[in-house]
Amino acid sequence: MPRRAKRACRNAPEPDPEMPSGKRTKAMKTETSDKLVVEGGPSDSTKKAQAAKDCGNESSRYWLMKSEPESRMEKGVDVKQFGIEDLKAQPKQTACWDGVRNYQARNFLRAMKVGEEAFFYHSNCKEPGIAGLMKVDVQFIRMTKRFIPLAELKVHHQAHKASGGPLENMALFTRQRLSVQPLTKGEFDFVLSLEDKKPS
DNA sequence: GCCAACGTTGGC
DNA sequence: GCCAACGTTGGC
Repeated sequence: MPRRAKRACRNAPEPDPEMPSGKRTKAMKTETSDKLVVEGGPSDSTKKAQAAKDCGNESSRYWLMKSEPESRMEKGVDVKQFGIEDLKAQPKQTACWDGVRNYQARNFLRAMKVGEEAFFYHSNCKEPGIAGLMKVDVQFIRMTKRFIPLAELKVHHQAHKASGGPLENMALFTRQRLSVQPLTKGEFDFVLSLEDKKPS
């Protein structure tokens, strides 16, 4: 089974209800049309509410989205992956985010609102970590001032877990395999504050 | 490449 | 609905 989890596809959705590319890898079960494009459109409502409930708070304004920046060989096939540089290189620096199969991750995708900010996280690579910022649509905003490695985040997470702090419940560690995850403002701000600090 | 964590599937 | 087998994620 060709896996293309968590990554964006080249080519932006942008404004219009572009219907065509229903190119999901494979529908799960009997799920019919799930378009995983994160795009504008105040359309769906109930699912949004559901997803909002999932993240515990009506509006989580910040997100972390994982994608694999390095291509890999999988079963003899070169599986193209998608890193932040690829996003940056897109027309309008915008891409659609497909390949997410986990239902919870998909609910989060649906709960997103255009314009909300998300970290672009590089996973399954030499150095996993946060590489940049984007806004839901999904458009490149900027690279982080420096790459923020998973290892560094983990150190903070451990410390905060022990004695309190913004990263104590960060989903990156508590929900290990979730490829699209919400961040609280506290988490988001703390991670951003690391940009200006020396790598630890 | 290894393998732990954990999500999904399907028999019962 | 339980749970064992299986598949995937993703750090190391």
